[in-house]
Amino acid sequence: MGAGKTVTGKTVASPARDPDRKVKSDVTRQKVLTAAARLFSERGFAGATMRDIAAAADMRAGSLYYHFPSKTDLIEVVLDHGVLHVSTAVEQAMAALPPSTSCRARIRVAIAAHLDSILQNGAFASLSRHLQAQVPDEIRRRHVERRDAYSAFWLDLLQAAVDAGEIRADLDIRLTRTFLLGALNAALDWYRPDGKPVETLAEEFTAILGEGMFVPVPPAR
Amino acid sequence: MGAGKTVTGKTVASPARDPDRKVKSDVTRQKVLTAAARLFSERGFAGATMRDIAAAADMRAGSLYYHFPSKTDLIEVVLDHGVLHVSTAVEQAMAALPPSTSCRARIRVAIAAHLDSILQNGAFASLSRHLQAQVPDEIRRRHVERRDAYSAFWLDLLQAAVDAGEIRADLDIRLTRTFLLGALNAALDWYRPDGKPVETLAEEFTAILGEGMFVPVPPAR
DNA sequence: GTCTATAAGTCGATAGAC
DNA sequence: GTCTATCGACTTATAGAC
Repeated sequence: MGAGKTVTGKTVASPARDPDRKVKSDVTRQKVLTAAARLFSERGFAGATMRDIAAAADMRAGSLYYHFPSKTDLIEVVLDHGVLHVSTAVEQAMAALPPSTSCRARIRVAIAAHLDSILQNGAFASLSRHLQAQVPDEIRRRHVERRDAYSAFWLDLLQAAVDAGEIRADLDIRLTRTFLLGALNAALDWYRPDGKPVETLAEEFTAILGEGMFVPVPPAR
Repeated sequence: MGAGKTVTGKTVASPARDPDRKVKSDVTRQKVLTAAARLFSERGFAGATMRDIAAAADMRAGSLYYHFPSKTDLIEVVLDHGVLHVSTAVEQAMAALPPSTSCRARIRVAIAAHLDSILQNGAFASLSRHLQAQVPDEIRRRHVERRDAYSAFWLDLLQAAVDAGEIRADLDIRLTRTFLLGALNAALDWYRPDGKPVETLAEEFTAILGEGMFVPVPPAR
């Protein structure tokens, strides 16, 4: 697993020989990223200091600059790590489905995968929501591009369902997509691990979104 | 209008005499609050400096301390101003409905009022979502209490609909409430004034949430 | 790779003139 | 009520020892 994985930021040439080379550096790097994700999401971009982040990763502030050239570069990597994790998880869940799977079922699976991924990786995922606006302009611009790519996947998924006649054709699917993702991501703000398991949550979300909360009234005939 | 309105924070005794007294101070105070809301939501709590906020209100940093004892006090007022505005707007919209109004219609109206209020007051409203986590512990604790009070209104509204048989009884209404508010508040992240008018948005949101996005399948009979 | 020490700048907040 | 001037603490980032 992950033997030749490309970590955002540094471009690693090839993992060909020496299976254990430069692993030590990557372990530290990952520890810094995890600490940074937590502190950025708790205190904001300006509020989380390099000293805080270093301390949370058992280091001193100066040492961070061996791994990341600046605070700005650090948060860009953390930010992208978040969307990358979610989109990868959802893509894999979709790829595992048999080709004959209905659009309804695909949407159910995508909701569950998205929810599972963001809740399991809370700090990284919530960054994009909570302090996307706080980072320098260029960082934000690039991040939004990467986010939009994932968002496009959902639009395709919903459009396919409309074409298959499984979603009501009178809906604005762009709006539906935004509404759906907004509702799912909001779970980051309130979900606590001691509550319902994520699978249950995904089922109930799909039920509300799919069938609606009102009791159906038969079209007066 | 608003002659005797109670501004959060300072307790104003009575507006009895002198209709123009101490109005000058309140105008400045309001200008500071508006500037602070915008900058806090753009840059976070730590990222928006007192110098920035003062400049946006055409003042110098030192002058802010005549109106607010500290940066912490300032953001608490801004934060509360946000939820107060929304809950007031929704309460008024509900109060204007005839007593015979169905639960469905009440929910529709509440959604429209909530959406209208947060979108018209974006900077104030988004604070609670985006940097609630960045403020000192005690400020956050107090703010969450005020937020919960508004949230309780929605639970009552949904519960009444269940009792009236207008919402499917198999739903977890606490979860439904959270889901609904999450989806509505997410509009703060993407809504642009040049898009659909808020009324249209509210109708489509209610349609998705109320009737669901899937085309109904008749229960195989 | 990580440390210490420090440069150069900014922060919140206060004091006192006007 | 708003200003200027300033204090002390804290910030990102760098330099060089180990």
